[in-house]
Amino acid sequence: MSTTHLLPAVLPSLKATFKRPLLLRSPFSNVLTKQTRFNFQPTRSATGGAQKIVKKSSKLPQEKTQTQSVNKSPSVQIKESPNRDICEVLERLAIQERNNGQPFKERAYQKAMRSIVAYPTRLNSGKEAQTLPGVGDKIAKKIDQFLETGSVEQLLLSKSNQEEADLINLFQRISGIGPVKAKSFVDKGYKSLEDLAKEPQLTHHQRIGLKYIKEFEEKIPRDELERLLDIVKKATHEIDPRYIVEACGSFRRGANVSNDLDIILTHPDFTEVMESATDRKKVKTSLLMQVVQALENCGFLTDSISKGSVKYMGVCQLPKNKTDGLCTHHRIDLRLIPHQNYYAGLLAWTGDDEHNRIMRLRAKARGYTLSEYGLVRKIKAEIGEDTYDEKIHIQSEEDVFKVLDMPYKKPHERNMRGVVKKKYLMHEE
DNA sequence: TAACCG
DNA sequence: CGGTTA
Ligand SMILES: [Mn+2]
Ligand SMILES: [Mn+2]
Repeated sequence: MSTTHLLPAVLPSLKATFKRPLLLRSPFSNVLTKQTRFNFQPTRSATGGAQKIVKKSSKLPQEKTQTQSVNKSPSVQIKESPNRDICEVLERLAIQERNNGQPFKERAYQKAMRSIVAYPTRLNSGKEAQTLPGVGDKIAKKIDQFLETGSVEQLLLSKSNQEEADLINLFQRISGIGPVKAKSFVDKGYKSLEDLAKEPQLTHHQRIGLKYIKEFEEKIPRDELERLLDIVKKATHEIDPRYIVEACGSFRRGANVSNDLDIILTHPDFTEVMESATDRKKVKTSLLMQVVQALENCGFLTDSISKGSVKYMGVCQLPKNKTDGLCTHHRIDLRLIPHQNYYAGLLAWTGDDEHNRIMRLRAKARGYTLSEYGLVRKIKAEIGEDTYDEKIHIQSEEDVFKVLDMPYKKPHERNMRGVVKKKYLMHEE
């Protein structure tokens, strides 16, 4: 029967899923504003390809590979067999089990298939097939089901396995949804973004992520970042010119386009050695929040994802433009760093993440801990079991490289992601 | 804990 | 890797 459409290629099917939610008339037209309509670029693979799926694939090895792994089966002389259709069904079942990580079941189907291929006459039942080596109870049942209904339930379901994987990937493109929540939402039965928007348990972060799923995937040209940065700097210095405001992230690494805007702030009043803890807390809290408030008031910040005393995550937008109207919403992160840790903060927030990991691993191997709060040496006390923290004074980014005995790298040389090997750490003691 | 930041 | 936020 219709054993024909053996495994639709994975790529087109992904495309289809991503496109589907486009302009689906939903009861959400009031919730979903015009720019918010869920339509998608058909899964970009562009340079850096740093979108949700890819982005998080630093952990996951990326779900694909099903396309290639799928057809290495020992298709013998199926063509000649009077039971060709049955064999094809068994082959597909074998492939499905392999894709499910069930190598023993895969083998069982392959073995059964081989003996059926060798069988000279048409099989009329599963029972008849069971006389052959490698065909047991379970497989006989599948054959019966196929002969009676023209299909096997398990195979029909496997199609929806693929669709489930696509949905999980789609949901993971929403900021605030990771692998765990994506799976749980799919398990709950959500089938589209419009659907998911109804989930009452969505966090505020996830709602923002859903609202801007398309805009957040848009690359930001460097000159737009420059204008956004200018607004932040002006607003901040209007509050207090003693703020230091610097853009970090990929912008500081010289990228022509970025995914978001990362800014670190510091202020001479925010240091670790301040009179009272309560005083420090007050200053710490207000120093960042004052800036956030000003930027909210002028309409620059349109949504907030999280507001802490030292880290703000939100959404920003250039003011309405005469020529092309409303501008795209972008993610923005503000980070307040204690004044004396400014260079460690700059280093950490310039990244990239891989470069940070490398430096931190190196620091650790040499008995230090490196973070945005500085370089700290763990020293064991000569007598007890105690350890002291010796804070290394850092006057520049270069100081950190020096202490760790690494060659200095300018920001634009710190792009380690996607670099194949890099003999940087090489061997460690 | 999950997700996020570099 | 080492950190913040909810
Ligand atoms: Mn960034
Ligand atoms: Mn960021």
